[in-house]
Amino acid sequence: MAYRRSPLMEERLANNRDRILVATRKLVSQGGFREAQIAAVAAVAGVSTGMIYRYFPSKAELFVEVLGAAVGQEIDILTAIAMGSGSAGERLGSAVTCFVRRALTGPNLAYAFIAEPVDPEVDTARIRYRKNFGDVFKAILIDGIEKGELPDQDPEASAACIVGAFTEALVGPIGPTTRNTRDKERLVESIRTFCLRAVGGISK
Amino acid sequence: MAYRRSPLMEERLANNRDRILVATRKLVSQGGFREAQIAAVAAVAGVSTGMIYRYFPSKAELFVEVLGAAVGQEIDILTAIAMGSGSAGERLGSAVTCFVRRALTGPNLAYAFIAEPVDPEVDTARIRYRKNFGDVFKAILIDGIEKGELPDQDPEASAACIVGAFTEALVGPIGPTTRNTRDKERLVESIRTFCLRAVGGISK
DNA sequence: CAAAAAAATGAATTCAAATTCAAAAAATGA
DNA sequence: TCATTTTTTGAATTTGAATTCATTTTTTTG
Repeated sequence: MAYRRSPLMEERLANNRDRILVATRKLVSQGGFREAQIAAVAAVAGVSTGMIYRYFPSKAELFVEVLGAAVGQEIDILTAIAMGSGSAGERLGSAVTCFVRRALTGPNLAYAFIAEPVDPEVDTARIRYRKNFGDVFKAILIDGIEKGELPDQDPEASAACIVGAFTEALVGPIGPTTRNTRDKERLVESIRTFCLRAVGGISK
Repeated sequence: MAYRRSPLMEERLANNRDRILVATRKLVSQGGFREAQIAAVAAVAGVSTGMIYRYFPSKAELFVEVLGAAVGQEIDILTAIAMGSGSAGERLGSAVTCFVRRALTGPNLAYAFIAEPVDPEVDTARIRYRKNFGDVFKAILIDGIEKGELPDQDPEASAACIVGAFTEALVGPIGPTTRNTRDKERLVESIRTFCLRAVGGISK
């Protein structure tokens, strides 16, 4: 018996894993998945390329985990809004507004999530994560329909439509262009109104 | 002076080009861009791989042309509806319905257009084509707003939202799953209602 | 028909980035 | 300290499909 992982080592391992994740996220948010090549990730994380394969079975899985963490954070925020107080319409409006604003703030990460070409394995995960977003909206819709605040509709389809709507409306704007605050807020408001009306949350 | 293209040769060349395009389209509609590898396209078209490079500078440009042709056809159909008679709401509803129905009929081509991972060059074209779709809807919206049939709104943003909405609502359904007609029509109706309400084209 | 030009072929090459793995370095416990 | 095991390294390998190009075939015209 000549070797047993010490707590110190244990910590270092966890640290390495984390450094790799952080480095990947940083690169993705700067230049998309495109720029987050294994060699680049290794360089930023300060480890060798081989190291990365000690912690992640493949680049795709690394990406999926990074995407998942980023998405998880957003979902948490949206879920808090969804379960908060206010009418279904109000909560829906807040959730959309919140997501769109955040996406416009960190454009590249949003682009990576929404539109960047990726290999099929990552793409499959992306579709799943989009579905997760949809579920948050679906919950609000079901609640609103039950309480009679919203007209009857297929909450599944409407939720998908909402996710698609703000997503697409963001694709152009989240390119490398820098937009001023006024334009951004106008866009946010346009998308919010669109989604609210769409589900019958605005009378007019 | 020892060679001049005869009309017959001219025709054969055009024919080859066309065969390649048709073969590509066929493969894409069967198994997406993924399956439309140069070797496969050549085999289906009954030519050598080298031939393809005589007619198209690269695989990406071949794909862009195929995508463009497919999109062009859809755009023509939608444009006809957009310029037809009826209120803005009616035309919008018809256009959405028409597109969604067609996408559900030729699922793989729709998937390739909407969601399949592709290389950046093709993706750039895809975004441009989506914008073209948006323009059709934008025209209807502007018309409706001018005539007072629709409430004031940013037609650019709303058009993007519409394209995104039906697109996303289709991503799940256009997978390899076979759906029955009733489900399909229900989905079509859900999306139509969503989009119509969204732009204020339905009072309730 | 023969020479010249173009078109077509498909095996060989290319390419770029992911992945591997033999060797080196570091950590552990006796 | 030393033998053993784990961790780390990064240059070399792999991969798999796109692309090329020397060769062959076909077409054209005198």
